[in-house]
Amino acid sequence: MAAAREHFLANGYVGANVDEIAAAARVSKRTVYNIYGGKERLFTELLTGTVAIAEHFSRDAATVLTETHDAEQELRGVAVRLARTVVDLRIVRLRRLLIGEVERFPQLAADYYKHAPGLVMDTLAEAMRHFAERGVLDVDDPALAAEHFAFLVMGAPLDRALFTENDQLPTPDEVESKALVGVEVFLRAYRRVG
Amino acid sequence: MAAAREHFLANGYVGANVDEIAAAARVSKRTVYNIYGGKERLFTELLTGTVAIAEHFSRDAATVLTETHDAEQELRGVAVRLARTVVDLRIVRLRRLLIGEVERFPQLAADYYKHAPGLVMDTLAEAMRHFAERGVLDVDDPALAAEHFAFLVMGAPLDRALFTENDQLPTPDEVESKALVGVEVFLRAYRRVG
DNA sequence: GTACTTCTGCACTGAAGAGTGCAATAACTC
DNA sequence: GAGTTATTGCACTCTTCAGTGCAGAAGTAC
Repeated sequence: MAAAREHFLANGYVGANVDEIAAAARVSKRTVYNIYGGKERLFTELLTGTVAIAEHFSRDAATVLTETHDAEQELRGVAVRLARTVVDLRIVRLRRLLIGEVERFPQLAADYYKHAPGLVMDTLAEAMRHFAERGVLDVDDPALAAEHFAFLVMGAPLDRALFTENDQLPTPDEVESKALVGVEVFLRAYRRVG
Repeated sequence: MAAAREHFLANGYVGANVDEIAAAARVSKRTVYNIYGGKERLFTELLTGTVAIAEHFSRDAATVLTETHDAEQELRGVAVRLARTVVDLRIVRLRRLLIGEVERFPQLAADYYKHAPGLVMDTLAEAMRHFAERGVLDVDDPALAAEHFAFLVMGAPLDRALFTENDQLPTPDEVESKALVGVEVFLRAYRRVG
């Protein structure tokens, strides 16, 4: 239910109001209860579904073509996609909601973390391993290199966006250009020399 | 009021309950209203004070002795202090609360971000500038180098901690050792060569 | 059409919880 | 002690809100 998403994202679990959600969905409150059984079930089912969407999003963003001829250019491409993802308002608000409800719904936050950022990290780690094998990068620990790549590229805006009002988020362009600088720093540290 | 802090941190603004806060503080609810005037004022005054504490915390964590003989060792020291800060439960919970309430209290989140992480970044940027002047590091943009340092050192645990149940946070030791690896990566990218 | 299921409107309950009024009490000041 | 101020207990109002019951309307199947 898209109406529920908006209300939960805006007001949190306790602050959201089932009457308003039903009204926004132009459905009777009774129907909401017939279908979902209660506020908590509505919340968890909604979030589970939304996490699945975020998972697809992450899969797209983190895809790395490891067989490309120009690994460095490929990394720049991933960086740009990650940069755009990280200031996507839908993602930012989902993250805020899950973080705010960690103590009430720890399982939801854990699922999200495993399936969305976790997927990005796994994909990147796999790419790091490939590039190391091909002699492009000098990587000991692919998982750690993936973290370094990801946080050089999007760490600062990722963190900042969580604390920033929706209408003052950085623009994708700003984040992209910082992300590309991040890639260069990553390559300075990890490029195979000699 | 320490009792209010615990309740707001655990339940969020809407979820916290003034009767319970008063009871926990062993004070009558009437006194709470006499002193603070209302739930919202209690919340904002509490958070403002807590942000000030976080600011001191950040100041300590990010202090860099720029005149030391061994800049690299100094950076490792800062990294360890930042690593400890980032998984400090008080800080993590404060961040979660502010993030969860961004849409309701954007000003509080903005103040926190400016005074705590912002202070860390400013301090680090200043240090980067010094080390660049002394020819230790090769830094174009001190602020950006500071971001890269900070997120290489603590980016991953900073993000992860937000989504992790309180009793499953990474231990300071784990974070410290990752932080030290992060410093080495930073130095590989930024160390002045030749 | 008829039978069956689903949805709706709406009134309702019950509980939680913010905030108030006030008289009694305690604590502090001198 | 007298006077002043802060604190308390408690009953109370008012609002919000999750969740229910039910009878009727609307849709679906055949």
